[in-house]
Amino acid sequence: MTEIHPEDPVARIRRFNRAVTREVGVLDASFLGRGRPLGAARVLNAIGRGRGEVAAIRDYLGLDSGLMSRLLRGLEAEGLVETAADEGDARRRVARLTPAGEAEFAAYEALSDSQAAAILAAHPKPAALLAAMDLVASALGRGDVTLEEADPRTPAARGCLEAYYAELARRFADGFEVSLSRDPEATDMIRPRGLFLVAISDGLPVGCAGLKGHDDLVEGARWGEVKRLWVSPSARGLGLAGRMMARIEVAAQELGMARLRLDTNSALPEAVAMYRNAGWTEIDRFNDDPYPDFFFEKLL
Amino acid sequence: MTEIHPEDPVARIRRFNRAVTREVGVLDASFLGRGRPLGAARVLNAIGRGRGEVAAIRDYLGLDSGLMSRLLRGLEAEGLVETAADEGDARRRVARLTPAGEAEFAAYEALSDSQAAAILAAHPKPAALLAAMDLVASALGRGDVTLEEADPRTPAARGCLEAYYAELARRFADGFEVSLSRDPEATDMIRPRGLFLVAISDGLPVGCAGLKGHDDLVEGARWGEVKRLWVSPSARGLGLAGRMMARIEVAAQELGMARLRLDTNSALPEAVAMYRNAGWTEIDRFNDDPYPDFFFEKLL
DNA sequence: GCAATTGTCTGACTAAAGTCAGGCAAAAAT
DNA sequence: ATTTTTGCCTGACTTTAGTCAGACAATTGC
Repeated sequence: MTEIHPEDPVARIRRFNRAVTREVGVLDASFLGRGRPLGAARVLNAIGRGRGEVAAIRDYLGLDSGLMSRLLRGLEAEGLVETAADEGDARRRVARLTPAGEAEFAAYEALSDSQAAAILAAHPKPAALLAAMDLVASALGRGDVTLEEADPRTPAARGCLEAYYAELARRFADGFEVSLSRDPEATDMIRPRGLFLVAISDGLPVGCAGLKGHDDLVEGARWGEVKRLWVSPSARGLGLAGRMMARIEVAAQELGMARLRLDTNSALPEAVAMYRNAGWTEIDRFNDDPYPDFFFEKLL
Repeated sequence: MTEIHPEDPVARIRRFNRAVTREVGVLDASFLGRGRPLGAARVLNAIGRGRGEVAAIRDYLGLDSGLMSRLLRGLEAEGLVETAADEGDARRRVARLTPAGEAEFAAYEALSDSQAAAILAAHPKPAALLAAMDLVASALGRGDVTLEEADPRTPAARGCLEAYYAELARRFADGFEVSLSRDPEATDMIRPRGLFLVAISDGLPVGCAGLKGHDDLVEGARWGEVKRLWVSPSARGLGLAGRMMARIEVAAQELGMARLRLDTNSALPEAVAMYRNAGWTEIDRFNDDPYPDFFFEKLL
């Protein structure tokens, strides 16, 4: 067996790849063990996971249209799937699970869950394992983070906000308590008044940013405030903050805002540096929130 | 797309699996792109990686003996591999790469290396990524850690020892300097005087332990000292320390020792706790090393 | 209204992977 | 010395995955 010197990072990655390659067979053994070939199982799972349009499945799984058609036919013959023409465009077909298909999908899900739970239960430090998996997954799936508008009261948004508050509490010398801060009303961060973005990487929320609309005018024009900009540690360095800010700037213009402002704190030096680099100028305090000590503005 | 609540660890693992499943195809694309089917490429790589016996390859890759035979024959026809009967048991066959096979194997290795390097280069925090990959790989490949006897001067052993010294320097309030400590002679930790173990997980050294033989007798019998017991952070909690200690105890008996001793430090509470739980009893100081403040003994 | 395009399906392939039943020689057991 | 077992090989399969050319209907562009 070749030996890997600890100082050789390339070799370490390759070791990781080998471990994962071998293990993924086991991890995805849920796809096997139910007497169905991998291809059919993958299609069944894609449908169960909410992908209905045949074209979307084909694209997601990277299948040829002929093969796709045949796999679908096989699942139909088994009575697990029904297809119907898309209303609106009868060339497209939409697949749906039958009750038997739902049951089969649930069986795959249960298998997969129990395997994941077994790995977790066997590990002495599940939290560290999860954090490491998140980081690796984010690094591997780097391009796949999507930004979605969401109500800040949805679970995904709340999860991000709570992680954000927890991080502030950790990093501010005197802690952080939301109720003492100027916490924006959710409705101020929903169109048409504002906006709330959640960054999603393969289903997991990994960041958020809010745009709060204000009613008063500054120099005769509407303005907005950037709030709750946060990126999960597992997804830092991928340029997510920049992407979210860009989306917010575009949206702010759509909403008729001429000016953006934000406040932040010197205990978050990477944030301060980012604002400076992104064309924000430091201004005087514009609110009475007790926590911030840096104030920025950007004209659109 | 299903949303994953951050508090649901099972869902997070499954997300990781998906990310990895999809990516592993890419990671192992080195196996493709050279005009050879996956099966043949895997066999070629297994041989290049030092697995010679046909049975061992078959076992490692999980192949049927008929299929294995055919793949081997294909590689022979390409002039990449030669097989010969095992000396000693002419039923077994041993495969070896020809020079052309070596070149082909090297090409796979280079492809794989450059892909790994590209991932690394694209990541903002390579060290964190590597640590996370190590941890995940150790968790997934948990059963696969092998203990090997090694000369403490080999690179794998030196890597572990340096990591061990660095950790002591970090954890002792006043640092740690090997030259001030009672550093055993390498020959005292080699049979027949002693023993040095390195724990290897898929090629990466993840732990070590030494048994130093002493010449003086205690109560009329030979004794040994356990030194340099260390487990990499990425592999902690897998019970490796216990496995290494068990191996050392067996070896100590083989070497005619009736008693084991060791010293440690209260700055390493998990080590102290482990010794207590493993049947060691605290004794008085038995050496003049400046660093330890706890001394243990175990009768065999 | 007609041609071009799009989305799916079918038939006719190929390549790869895997299974199974023996065959044969070497080694081990009796 | 014989039987049995072991390790590998071969031939004759099957299944899965994947490709390609064309058929066909619905839709879009002009």
